Amino acid sequence: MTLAPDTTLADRLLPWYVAHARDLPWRHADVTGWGVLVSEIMLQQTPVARVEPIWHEWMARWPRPSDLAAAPTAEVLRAWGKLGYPRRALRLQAAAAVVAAEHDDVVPSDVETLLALPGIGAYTARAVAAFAYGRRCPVVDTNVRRVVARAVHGRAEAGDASARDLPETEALLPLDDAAAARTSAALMELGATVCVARGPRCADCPVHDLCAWQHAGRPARDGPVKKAQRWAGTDRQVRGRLLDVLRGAPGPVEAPALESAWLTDPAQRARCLDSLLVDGLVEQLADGRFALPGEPVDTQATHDPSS
DNA sequence: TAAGCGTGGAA
DNA sequence: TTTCCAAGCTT
Repeated sequence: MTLAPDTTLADRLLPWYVAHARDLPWRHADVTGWGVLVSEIMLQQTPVARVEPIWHEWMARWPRPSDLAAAPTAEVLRAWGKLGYPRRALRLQAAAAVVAAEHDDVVPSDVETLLALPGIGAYTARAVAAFAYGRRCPVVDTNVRRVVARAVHGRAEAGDASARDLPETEALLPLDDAAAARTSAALMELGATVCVARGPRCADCPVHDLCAWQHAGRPARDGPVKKAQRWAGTDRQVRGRLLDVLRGAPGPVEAPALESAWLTDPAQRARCLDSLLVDGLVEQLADGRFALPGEPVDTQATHDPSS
């Protein structure tokens, strides 16, 4: 059969999304803006499978922004667990405090107000506006940039993010708000499950015949080689080790407990501990011990430097 | 603007 | 084993 000349990506994506979208808990109709915001922060650079159980715990424990705002930060960081990038948890708690104090405990629905909250950038603000409140606004993440790079530009991979991403993606959205929001979700879902970075499943793609990359014969990427990210021995690894000690401890710990977490390079350990203090992820008590922020201090005489 | 920031699963 | 990658934000 021949293709109608005015068939759009959205025409194909919407029915595909209805039939194939994953049943993710934060997509359920009864989830509040708060639930969507928590999911979006947790999902930054973090796979869905690891987020799901933690998101459920957070929603049960802190169902409103004011609940999280009132929690001891030490408990927030423990509940964050090993999701990674724990500064996200700090900023999420700070954002919750602003929402509770200035927005009547309701997550804002407009992009500008969302952007003013700590830890919320161009992607997350639009994701909340679209997915929680059905706004028509382009939602551009790594998945969407890859889908657009392939389907629209015929390139194997997206380049660096640019100011053109937003208007370019908006041009793909239907005029109707609800349909546009759903199209944004569908673009992301396609990139996450079909039009993936490695081994795209083009045979299952609903826009296969509209895809510029297909028409071009699926050319390989061209451009400069991207430098691999190292891990072993980095400050990130050391910070992770230090924080893991504090998360696992019931309360404040002595300095040697942290020193044993990284014996390779004492100077590096000291530098990383200092950076954690600066970031507000760790506190030092008056008696010299270290703790997660807001950790209740034991009043028992379990620690007496004079003895 | 580019670098820094966690973690772990899959290729 | 190593490398790549996953719904980014901040400075």
